[in-house]
Amino acid sequence: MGGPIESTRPATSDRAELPPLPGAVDGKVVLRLAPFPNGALHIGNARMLYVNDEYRRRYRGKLYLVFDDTIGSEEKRVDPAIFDVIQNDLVLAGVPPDDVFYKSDRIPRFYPWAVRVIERGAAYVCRCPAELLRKNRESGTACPERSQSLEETLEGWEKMLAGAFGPGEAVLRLRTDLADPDPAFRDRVLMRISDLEHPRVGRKYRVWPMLEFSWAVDDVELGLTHVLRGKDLVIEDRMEEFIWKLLGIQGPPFLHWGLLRLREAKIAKSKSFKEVKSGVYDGWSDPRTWSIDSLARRGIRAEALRRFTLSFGLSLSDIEVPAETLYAENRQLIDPTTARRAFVPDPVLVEVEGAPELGVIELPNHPDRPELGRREVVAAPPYWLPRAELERHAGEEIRLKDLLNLKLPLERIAGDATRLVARFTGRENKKLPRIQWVARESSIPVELLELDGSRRTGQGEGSLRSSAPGDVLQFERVGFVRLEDKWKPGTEPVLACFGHP
RNA sequence: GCUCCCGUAGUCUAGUCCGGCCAAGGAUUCGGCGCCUUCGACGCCGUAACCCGGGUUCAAAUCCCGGCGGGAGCACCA
Repeated sequence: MGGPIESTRPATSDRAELPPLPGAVDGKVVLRLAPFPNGALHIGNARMLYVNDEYRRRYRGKLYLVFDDTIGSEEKRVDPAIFDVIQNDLVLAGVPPDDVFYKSDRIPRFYPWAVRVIERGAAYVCRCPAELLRKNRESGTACPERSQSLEETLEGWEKMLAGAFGPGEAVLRLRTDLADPDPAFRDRVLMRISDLEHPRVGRKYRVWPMLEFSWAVDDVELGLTHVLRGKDLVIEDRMEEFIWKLLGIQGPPFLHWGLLRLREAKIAKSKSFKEVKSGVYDGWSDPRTWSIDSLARRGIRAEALRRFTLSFGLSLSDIEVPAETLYAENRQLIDPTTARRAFVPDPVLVEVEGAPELGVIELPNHPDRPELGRREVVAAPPYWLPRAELERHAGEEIRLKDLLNLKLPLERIAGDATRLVARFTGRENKKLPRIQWVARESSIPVELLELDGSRRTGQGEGSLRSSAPGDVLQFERVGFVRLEDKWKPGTEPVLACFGHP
């Protein structure tokens, strides 16, 4: 007896597991999400969300949302409306944070740290124009300020805080090594001066930390045990570690993953931002943004996004995945419980000569799941049929799915034709092209929002009248759709958003 | 140009740290068949990969060297 020894190979039929977190202690893990608040979360942020959340679950730890809302730049401004949008996105994504922090609330905390770094003799106040600073960095040239004494630096720092310098006139720089092989790492800026108005704290502060420095501080102050982030931020690791070493601090370890892009969604957040603001897009939930919100609108479940994202593990390769992979994940989740309905896009009215009276028939809600029940459908000509199919099968015999066969006239359908007469050929279930149909008698207009933002109009079966906003359905031979939240039952047309094939 | 990272089938991934059970597993896609009523699901079958060249070794996807290819960073942005 006993099971055969199949193979010692790891059972990879199950979903790939993320590797264990180094040094993680159950119940003690503290992680963070740090999106820049300039746009809704989108598919590119999903990896950050679910990898962090997965570890939080596994180790029963904490996950903080930390808004990286330092002052930014002219080009990269914080959008105050986005704070709520992001929090809402996290709820939609099924990744609620345990606590929320704003960097802009923490600015004074960075000042003493700056002093600590200065007192180690590892920083100086540089008054070079940005241009020159960059040039010197590239060539590895030291500017005169680099050799200033500790006292001079402290004095300069105090002057920065006191407002003696205008924006761009002075920065606090870390003294790394001008000969560092990585030019990007030479004497990076820690703190700078900005007069821009911050949406949350206004002009309360003039001296702002750079991202890396703020994290060197907050990853310690917030008690993070592990920092998980995209590998585009690896230089931040070095910076943080450099500062910790300088101050004799043991900081959390870093883990990374590569860039994840959806082939269909190469859009930049900034572009979406523009289109959302200008009203070209229908808000952040416009399918063209590929935001988390827009995916929810399309009936793509958070669980599908989670599985999709985690399937890539912590791989460091930069990848580009077709959306079809995400759709497959979602289909697996929703197909077994999703009711089928008829929807005829770009419909043409077709009379059927010699058709028997059928009245009202019953059809199953799902072809393989009788437990999902049945619905009543009126089966009486004339029928709405999809124009594209009528054109493709002109002169041929076709079958109205689940109903009857008919022969289409040979004539070509004029572009604006609205009526056609076909001939009944029988009810026998023959192997014929099958198309969806809706009897005019009980049809209801439907407007389907497509992924490119366009709207397709058509006729849906009468049973849609008893559907509710938020329902996910399959329009047979069209795809999975979700009825729009803004649709009010009892009104026409029914509003639906296309999900995926 | 400099720095770092990556390179397994069409796509993604497991395996690479600790060489042999990997003539390479899974998912998805694609093709065929079935389920006689979907361009969906399900079932079966099939196609298909270790970037290249050297080296070490009885043995290399796995270790070493050298190429090539791809990505990211080189902001007083995040």
